[in-house]
Amino acid sequence: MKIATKVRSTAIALVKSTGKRVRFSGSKVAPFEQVKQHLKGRLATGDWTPGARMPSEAELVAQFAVSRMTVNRALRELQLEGLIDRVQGVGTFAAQLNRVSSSLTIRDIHEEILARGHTHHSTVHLVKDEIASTAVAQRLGVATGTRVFHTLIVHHENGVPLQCEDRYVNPECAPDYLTVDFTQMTPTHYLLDVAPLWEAHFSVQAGFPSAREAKLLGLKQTNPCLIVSRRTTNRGVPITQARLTHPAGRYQIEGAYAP
Amino acid sequence: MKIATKVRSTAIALVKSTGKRVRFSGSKVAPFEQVKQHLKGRLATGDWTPGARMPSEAELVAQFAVSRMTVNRALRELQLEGLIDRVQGVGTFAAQLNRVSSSLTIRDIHEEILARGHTHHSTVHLVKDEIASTAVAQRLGVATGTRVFHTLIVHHENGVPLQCEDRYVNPECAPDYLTVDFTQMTPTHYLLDVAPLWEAHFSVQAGFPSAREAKLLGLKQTNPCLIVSRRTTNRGVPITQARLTHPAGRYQIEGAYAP
DNA sequence: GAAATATACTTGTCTAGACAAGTTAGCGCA
DNA sequence: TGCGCTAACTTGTCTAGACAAGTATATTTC
Repeated sequence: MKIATKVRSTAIALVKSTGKRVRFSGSKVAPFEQVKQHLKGRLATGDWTPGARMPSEAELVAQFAVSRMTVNRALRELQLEGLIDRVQGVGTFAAQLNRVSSSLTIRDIHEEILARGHTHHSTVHLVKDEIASTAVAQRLGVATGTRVFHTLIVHHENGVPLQCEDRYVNPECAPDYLTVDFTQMTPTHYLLDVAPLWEAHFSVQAGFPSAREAKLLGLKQTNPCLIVSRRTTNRGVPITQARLTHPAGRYQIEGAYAP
Repeated sequence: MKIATKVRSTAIALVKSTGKRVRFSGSKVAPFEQVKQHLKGRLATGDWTPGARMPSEAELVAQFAVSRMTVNRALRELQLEGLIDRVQGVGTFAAQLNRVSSSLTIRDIHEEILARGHTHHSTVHLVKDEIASTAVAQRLGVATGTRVFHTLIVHHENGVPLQCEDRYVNPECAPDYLTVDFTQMTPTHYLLDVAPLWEAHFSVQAGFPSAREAKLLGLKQTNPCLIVSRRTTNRGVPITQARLTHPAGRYQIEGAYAP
């Protein structure tokens, strides 16, 4: 598409067949986005208190001189973002916003360290298969006595131990897991390559490290740690279970919420 | 709308003017949802490895015999969910899924305890206004020496102390904050009522409680805690800053990820 | 051969109208 | 009074077609 064509289409932009609205090249934002931003702004200033009735689609169509589909998309997306509640047959209402819902992204530790502009390296302390204990089998969702893979890896940021990764893997999902060189590729990265992740559960808690974890992280056992447990599955089939132990003070999880 | 009308509309549902597709009452799911589920299923089974090219909108239109807008909505929502990548002029591709992005909801402690079917009560240990120290002023984003509100409240689940809430509030956002009966309403709940929340930042870390916190929670100071710091603002104006201290073992943050 | 052009394909968005289906208020009738 | 019906309004969804704009490839031109 040439420049000449571009100029024509945006400068003239008068369509004969339909009486279509002119769209200047200066106004870059799409109409549905304009409606969204307008409503967001009024919500932020408190124009509608939580639960208050907001304009109907028909009213917004008249106000913005756009089609109903455009208004509908704006409202649908605001609903997805949790800013408004919509009830068929009743109307649109400002959401209660009574839960501070924050989106937390737990990234691969390798990525996270690199994103901070620091260097990452791992030391591998255990790579073997073993018979799952009752506790492990239960957390992995397999029968007791099943053969599972087990790795124990410490991740360092700029040479300082940051995370002790104690991981069990279902061999059926990653048969070649034990042959991977984990000094070159994190288990998370490898597993995402070979097994499509589908569901993940995690919990974050404070606690003491085990004797082994304390030794690997260079801590006393009385030093508190931030412990993340994560279990991932694919359509109900467990893939892996990991316990990630981080020394308090060296690591914290951060997040933000902005609608 | 009556039952008779309902039967007519779903059973006959043949529109003369347009050759519109018949929609039986049995197939309840909307077409765009069917397309979504079909693609989700194939993504979950690994039909498309990360980065692989997926069918174009035109191909899906032909395959499902729906309009392009319907296919477009399905694909757009999958993109919002992070399952696919779309590039204008190029095509649609299976997403890398290389970050385990989990959504974490930090709820009002009162709601959270009630949701577990337990009882909640608070003890108020401090409600006053004071001159902000440098540290507090910085975290609240106001000038040092500004007058701020300060509350210290312990929340109990079934009589057991669960959270120590040390909170500073910008008086301009909630002038009547100090008059609230916090045994009846949590600060979070009150603040969400009087000041529209717009942005929130938080961090989660492990650490030791302060001497006062330890005393209020019935702990020794050597007992680790899960500490959540949260700062909320509205269009850059700080509303409140809170430090929420939870005894390790009594409290953990949980979350799940399911596309 | 290299640069400019044309074409074909892709996604992004909007429109006007239609039908579906849920809610609510008012009206008429027994 | 109380019940049932209707009308009006709401959101939910789909369609067919159009234009816009980004990308890649083939083709032409110099």
